[in-house]
Amino acid sequence: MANNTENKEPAKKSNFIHLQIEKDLKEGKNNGRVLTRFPPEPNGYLHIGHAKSICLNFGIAEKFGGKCNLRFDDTNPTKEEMEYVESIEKDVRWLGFDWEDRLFYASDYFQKLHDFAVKLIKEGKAYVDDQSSETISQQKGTPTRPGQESPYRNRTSEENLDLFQRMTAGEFDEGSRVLRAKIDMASPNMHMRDPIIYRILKAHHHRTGDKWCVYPMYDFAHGQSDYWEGITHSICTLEFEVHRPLYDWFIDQLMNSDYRPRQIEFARLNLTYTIMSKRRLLELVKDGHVNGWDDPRMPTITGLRRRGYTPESIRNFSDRIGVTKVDGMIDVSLLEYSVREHLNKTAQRVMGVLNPLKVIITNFPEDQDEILEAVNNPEDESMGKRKVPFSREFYIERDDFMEDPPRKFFRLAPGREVRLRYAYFVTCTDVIKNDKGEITELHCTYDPESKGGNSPDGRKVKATLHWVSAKHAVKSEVRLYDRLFNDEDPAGHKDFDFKEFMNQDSLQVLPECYLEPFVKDAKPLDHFQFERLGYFNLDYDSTPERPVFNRTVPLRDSWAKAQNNK
RNA sequence: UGUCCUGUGGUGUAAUUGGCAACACGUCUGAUUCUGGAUCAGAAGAGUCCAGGUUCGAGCCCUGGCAGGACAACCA
Repeated sequence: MANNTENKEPAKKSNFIHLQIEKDLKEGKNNGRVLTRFPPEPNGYLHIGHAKSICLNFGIAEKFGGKCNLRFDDTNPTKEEMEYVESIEKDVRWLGFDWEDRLFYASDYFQKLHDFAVKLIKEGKAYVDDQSSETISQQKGTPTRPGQESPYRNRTSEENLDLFQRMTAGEFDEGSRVLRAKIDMASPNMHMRDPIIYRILKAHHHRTGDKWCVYPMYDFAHGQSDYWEGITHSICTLEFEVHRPLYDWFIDQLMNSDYRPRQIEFARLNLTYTIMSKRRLLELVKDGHVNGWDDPRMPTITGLRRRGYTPESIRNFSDRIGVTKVDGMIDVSLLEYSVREHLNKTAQRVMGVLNPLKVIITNFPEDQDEILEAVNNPEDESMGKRKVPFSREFYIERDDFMEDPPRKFFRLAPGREVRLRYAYFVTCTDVIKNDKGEITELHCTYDPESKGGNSPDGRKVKATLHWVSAKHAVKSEVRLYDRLFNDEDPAGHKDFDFKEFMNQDSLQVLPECYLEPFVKDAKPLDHFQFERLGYFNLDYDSTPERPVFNRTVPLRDSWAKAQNNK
């Protein structure tokens, strides 16, 4: 019986943000409405850290009967591109979330933002500063020392208005002037020291084209976008915590009812042996250290998808790691556990030999083929069975044979009998070597009585080996991936560039692997378990003549672990 | 010598208005098995950063320390 409840996702774990929202709801805030948003900047591909945020924001909407918007934070045309917009939409959908008709862009609000800036100017709360960025930066002071006021701080609103209109009209060069909010140059919070809210950028914007010469800064665009969309809970990462007073300051200037969006910060995801900054990921892509954003070694959503991760496994992972304000580091093995868990229940089993060693059964009829029956997934009977061809010559894994086996090695060895999965018991009789003493072939005998994998006399064998009939084998390329970095925290070393910790052996290509014929019908991204080895999926690079498989993650292997611990 | 945030087993998270620190991953046993997988059963592992205080009772409250992180882009 198939157990349909097994694939159901467990109830979402609660977290401190849920608690705060419950409290807000109880207090009757925002008329009981809950609206969140996922606000990526389209300047790179989404990664597993974004997945955490996506699951959090859409998860909150789901839990509290609200909605979640997708909003592109596209206020910097020099870094943003349509390619990224498209990839982000695709990735969010693939993860299983739907923003319905609520797709927004900060650029939707450029006019309103500009109007708002004009309002601040008229109220004497914003001014045009003609100084260079260096000067402004110097006047800003340091975290421990207050800043100084700009000489342009007290211009009349008429003059400010005129200057800002001319900035908008493109009269001035980039960098020559900015619009600043007039708050407090002595504030202990750096972000309140007259933050820049508009800068001149004569760049082509992916949506508004050449319409604008001035663009709002993040702080000036984000909260206001939240406000205009009616966002109730604006969830962002810890580094924006110090921005919150500024977020609130702008909202204060805007508010005209009881409604107010609230910013709540949580700790971004850090994974061991992984980098999670778009800047660094871009560097890996641009400098060719990986083969693009969707390289299966990348922690990007597109990379994980290509690697063979499933949306369910990523969602489960997100739920398992929880949400807090503690800046921690999650072990990648937890991510791997999550895919294994899902794929174990869902992946089609198949046999494949990665490092082939030929075996000939000397007492098996020369031209005889047999068709054996194999279970598609022992965890899910409803997936049925399949036929697997068997013949006199086949391949086994080189690792499954040892000429001089140590005590705890259960697999094939001279004179030893093992089971070929779903096939026969075989006993190794001869080891054939070449001039160099390398093993090239094994001779075995088989017990015809053990067809299917069990001997009528009830005798036991200690190992079951996977195999692929030589004449029926589908020759494939298999790509094995290892972690991209050797260091737990590659970006955490002040004196070393993260690239110095790159694992030179993170990609291993095996050009000659043999798989059972069943895989011939596979489509890109189809998941398989190669029995006893791991989970694999078909790569986009496959051709009908030459399938290419990626190893998503190996199976847990207590034998290999015992060897490593020696 | 500022502001803000954080500090619970190896890792990540829990702990109703204070009530003998729970769960997951990992680790280690054992059972079972035609995947050395999966599954099942069990064990070890923290006394909650430190020091005081309030209380019958504190991981939760108070005081003072200590440690770590964020903030000085015309990035987000």
